[in-house]
Amino acid sequence: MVEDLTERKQAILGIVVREYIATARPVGSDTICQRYGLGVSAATIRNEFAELTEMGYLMQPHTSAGRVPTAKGYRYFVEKLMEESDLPLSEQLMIRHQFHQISLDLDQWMRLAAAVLARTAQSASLIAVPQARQARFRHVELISISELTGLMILVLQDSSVHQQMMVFSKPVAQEELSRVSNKLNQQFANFDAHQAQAVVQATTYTEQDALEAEVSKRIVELMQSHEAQGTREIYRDGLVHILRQPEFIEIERARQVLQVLEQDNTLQAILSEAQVSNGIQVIIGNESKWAELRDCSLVLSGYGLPGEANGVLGVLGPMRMPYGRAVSAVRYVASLLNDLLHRLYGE
Amino acid sequence: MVEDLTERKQAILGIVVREYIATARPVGSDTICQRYGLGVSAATIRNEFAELTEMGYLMQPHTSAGRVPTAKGYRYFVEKLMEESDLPLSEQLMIRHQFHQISLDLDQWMRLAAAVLARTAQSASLIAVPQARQARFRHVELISISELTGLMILVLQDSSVHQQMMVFSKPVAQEELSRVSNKLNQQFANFDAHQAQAVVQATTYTEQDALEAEVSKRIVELMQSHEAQGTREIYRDGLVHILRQPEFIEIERARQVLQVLEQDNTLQAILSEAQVSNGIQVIIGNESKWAELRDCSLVLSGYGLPGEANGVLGVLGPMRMPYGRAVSAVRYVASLLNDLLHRLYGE
DNA sequence: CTTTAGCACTCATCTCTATCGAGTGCTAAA
DNA sequence: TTTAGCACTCGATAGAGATGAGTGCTAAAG
Repeated sequence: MVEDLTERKQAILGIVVREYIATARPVGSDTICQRYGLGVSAATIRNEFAELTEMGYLMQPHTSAGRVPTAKGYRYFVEKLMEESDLPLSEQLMIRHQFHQISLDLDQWMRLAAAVLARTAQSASLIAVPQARQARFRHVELISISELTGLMILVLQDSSVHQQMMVFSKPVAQEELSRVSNKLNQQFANFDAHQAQAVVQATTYTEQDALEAEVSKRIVELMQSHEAQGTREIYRDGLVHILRQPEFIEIERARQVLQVLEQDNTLQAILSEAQVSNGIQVIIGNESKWAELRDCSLVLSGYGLPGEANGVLGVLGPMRMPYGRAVSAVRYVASLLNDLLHRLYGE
Repeated sequence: MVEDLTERKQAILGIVVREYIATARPVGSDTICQRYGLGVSAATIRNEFAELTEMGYLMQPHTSAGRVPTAKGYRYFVEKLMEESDLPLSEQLMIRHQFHQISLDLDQWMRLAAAVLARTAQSASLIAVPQARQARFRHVELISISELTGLMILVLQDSSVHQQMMVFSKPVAQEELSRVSNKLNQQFANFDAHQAQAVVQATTYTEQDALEAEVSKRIVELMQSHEAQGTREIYRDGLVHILRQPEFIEIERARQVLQVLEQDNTLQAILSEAQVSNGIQVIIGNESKWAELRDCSLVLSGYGLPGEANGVLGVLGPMRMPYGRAVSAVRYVASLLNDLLHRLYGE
């Protein structure tokens, strides 16, 4: 997919991309000549421009403007030209320090990670919590709230905690709740959603077992919905950065993007489509199948415990995104979360 | 604070406010004459304009433009002129129906409520979860994740569920965890943060009790932080509506507001300042002490179980907000949540 | 004292025009 | 293949009217 370009074309394309990312205005042949001595004249650059435009790497907004990279141009840049550096060590340390200052709470980690990512990449950040592909029962707890209501807390193997209120048809005491939860804890131990469902279907509940039946049903439902796409919680931050980008001065575009960012389900679909199994994935403009993101780029990475609980995180910004920095930021935060998760859940 | 105005001044002010809210453009004397027959000429209206301007209810953007309500004008409108209607019954039913379709889960309720509020009031919505002023212990559960890690789940009297990971310095079995949690459940039963802390301070833990000591400490910490302001989770929705408002075509303003809306802690401060104990509170423009919201209005309402768990919800939009509709929407959603919460937690 | 017609005045907005200049594409020579 | 030269394009910027909505004031009428 990525052809070969002559050395000089590469150099020129690289300059255009970098310059455009930095200044947000079309890059002219003179600019390149003066600011970057390439040893050739502006006319030569223009000839190259013409060819690069022909080949689809560059485009010009109007007949008499400089050149701007196309999605294909950015793609070539990301693939071949971009120098990938790590985040500066000082920054790494600062971030790591922040993580060690907060308590061992997944929710807090996610918030912090989203904030850090947004700040570091100066764009909107997205994080989908790591989640096992298969739900596996670990523990259930029933807590009496009032005579007629109770709280069910379900913990799955991936340490996700699910809670749900229950309304009873007749008064139920805490002892009864404890009895049922104890029983179910043994019955469902380590079961996946299928197994649990099988048990429920195989059991004939008498009228006395109404509570047990209800709780079992709820557990199976929760496990199934946990396995379904579209239920992962998503953390976001840095939406304001979007509005700072000159490509979004026309409010209408900004609104489109913000709309996507605000809607949980679209975002879930986008993130779960990402093929982030191995390392970082960059999605540039129209490469995405979502029309609303035609002007945007995504830098995504998977993280979590391979095979056990996979999460996705990344940043979203205009196509004119500082890819180098974004990639380093995303990679660092992903590896940091990997560390933290491993320390907690890994053996 | 709210003076009396002559009938005619009231009528004129009302027209200006309504017309400006509807059209977003300054209202001229002719417009009023033609569109609303008041039986007087434009010149008379102009005289009244002049006085209303003098009194601070109206202002003009430029010397030769129509009039626009000031914050004081809106205030008068909200206080005296606005006809408060309930939400149309069909809408009420639709909303209620949506709530009954989802499961009994506070998180889901909050999400839905935020979505409904945003859609109904066509503006950004905010919801702070109901939370007891005093944390009161209800239940703790310790679940082994691996040999060296565990999950602590703490349930408080207001049914809030808090989780935290724990890392042990030496392997701990589930039996030991259960033993400790059982003990603490008895020891802390119904205690508030102070009492729990007192117990912890009064106890001398031997080396064998390291786990118990650690867990107790964590519980006290969690309870204290639960009582502190600034830890309430906030649900938001409809941020895009902000960008639809003509007052925010200049991106810079939109960014300021979005910044506030995105930052949890500022928002928490704003919401917790609101005096929403009894009914609806409308904060108009500069009445708010937050400079960033000088151009915005808030319509807030308290909800929850009085004295037990108080939440705040409301909408945020430009000063030029359809107050009538916003108030009805906020009031309806608040009462709906009250119903739901009562049914669950009330006796 | 209040209302109103009349009128001059203000000022944002729109349109038209001219100018500017960055940047191009092409041609012909090196 | 490279480069100097040059005409050309076209967006951006600025100024000049023209427009018109809306005002404030005055003086007369009710």
